[in-house]
Amino acid sequence: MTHPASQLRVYNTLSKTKEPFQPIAPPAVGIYLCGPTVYAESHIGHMVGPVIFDTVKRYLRYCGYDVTWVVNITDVDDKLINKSKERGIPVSQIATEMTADYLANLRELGVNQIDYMPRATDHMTHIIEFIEQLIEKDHAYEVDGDVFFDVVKDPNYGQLSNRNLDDQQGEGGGAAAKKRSAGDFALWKSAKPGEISWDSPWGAGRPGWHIECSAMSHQILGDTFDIHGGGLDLLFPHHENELAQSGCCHDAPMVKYWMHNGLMRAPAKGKVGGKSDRESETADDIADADQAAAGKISRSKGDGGLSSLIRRHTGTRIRFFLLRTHYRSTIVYSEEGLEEAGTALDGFYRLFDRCEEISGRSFYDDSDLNPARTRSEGDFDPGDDQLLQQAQQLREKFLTAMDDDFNSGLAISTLFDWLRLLNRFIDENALAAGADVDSPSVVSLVSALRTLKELTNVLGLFVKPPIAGGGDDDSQALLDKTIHLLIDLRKEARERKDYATGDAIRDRLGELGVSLLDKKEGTSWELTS
RNA sequence: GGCGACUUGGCCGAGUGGUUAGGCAGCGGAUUGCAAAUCCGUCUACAGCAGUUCGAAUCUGCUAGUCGCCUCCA
Repeated sequence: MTHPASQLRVYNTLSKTKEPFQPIAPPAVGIYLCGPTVYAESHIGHMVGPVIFDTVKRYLRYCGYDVTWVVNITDVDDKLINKSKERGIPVSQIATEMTADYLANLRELGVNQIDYMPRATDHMTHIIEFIEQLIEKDHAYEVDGDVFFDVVKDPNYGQLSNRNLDDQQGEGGGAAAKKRSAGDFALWKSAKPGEISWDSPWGAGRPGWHIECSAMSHQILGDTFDIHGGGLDLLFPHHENELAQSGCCHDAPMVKYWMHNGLMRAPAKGKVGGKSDRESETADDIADADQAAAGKISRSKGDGGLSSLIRRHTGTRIRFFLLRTHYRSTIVYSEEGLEEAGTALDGFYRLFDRCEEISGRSFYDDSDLNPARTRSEGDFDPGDDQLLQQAQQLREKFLTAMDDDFNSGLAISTLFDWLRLLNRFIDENALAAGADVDSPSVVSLVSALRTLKELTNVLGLFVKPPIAGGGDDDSQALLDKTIHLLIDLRKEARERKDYATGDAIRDRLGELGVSLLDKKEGTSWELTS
């Protein structure tokens, strides 16, 4: 049997091509993703990378790899220090608050595959050692308590972002006067009076931006690891500098595959949450409203951005919205896009409800369906069962899509084929609530669902049931019983051919945002989104 | 100035040489007491120009437009 994972191809920013994925030491795979600087609440743009790499890890695990995924938390830097002065509270307190916000958002979006979340302030010893080694190897130099990386000493500098230092416009930043050349960047920054600092061989100070990622990824994942991810905006200077530091320090390539995700942008303006807040003549109210919803403007207005977005749209919807676009593409944020994602998801939720009524098994409960956890485990012989033959074909389509550089958008399009296939199967076989669960058609249906569940688990979708409309479990149950009472009354009215009363019940529920779905297996209800 | 990405139908969005992407919206039909849901069918495309080729949305060149990075933004 061929090793299925060998078909996976990954676009490597370093080579600018899709390469066959061959880990350094299979089955182990190490992934490092640049995480947030926790100085403010997250916006939706911060979730793009985590959702993508959560899916990447899920797929690699599914392909049989033993994946370690690291996402760092930058809890000390200039922005945090400025924020601390502004608010008059310690850096550590801001970091703690904003880390909690970040983690809560990740949870809502189903990002739960992270193995390590190292914080820069917990790794000062390793960071300082790293810098010392670079100085010893003559790749770095100290000036008045600051330490800089000497880019000229690294002939490969610029290889990742394809840059020639001579062509750059930058002035070298605030410490330009101390640097040997403008492209040199800080490894260690001396502390100004009153600033948070750590002792070092060069005096009190704090790490530069890039060094923590090099130090922490090295500590957890080693000299060379498999995948380093991040947004395209980090390609230069951040990743270029990490690559240079680590490579020079360990005399080995830092990373085998560099993966960069596209950025999210607001309509008619720059990227969501970006620093370049240039004005656009065409900027209209809609774009402003969208940006507010995306978290950019709301941040300055003090109105919770991402968490209110999640409350409005649910985490699943946002995750689905993000995964429908290829990870290397720009995603244009829009309310309509999110709404549409919700409409699309509703179709799946209805299907899963139908299936549960027929089979008695919940699609959201892994133990009910017991889907395969790995790719090879999921291979099956459909025999002459037509439904399962089609299921197998759809599974192949899905895997082929994911094998091609994690084409989650194409993979999701096959989910709609499942939607149609299973609805049609239920219609054609007239399956209804209370069906004989041992009958051949129900057995086939459950088998097919098991495979579908296996695939949706890879995407991290439909892990939890949809939220019907706030409230705790008790009030949910009461609501459901109350509406079913009305459904029963309507049913009695319709049986007497009193359609006026029946329709009145339906219409008035509709006004409240509750729509009734009459199906062969009975009437159910849902909230109109 | 340097480096890079992008431009697909009303909207979103796959697709690197020939075969239906898909979704949302629309339209027609089946079903329904009427609806909703579901199923079946269906219309709007590849920024422009030139070239390569038997054949290009897909390769090449030019033009136009959009966007990102160029020292600390995921």
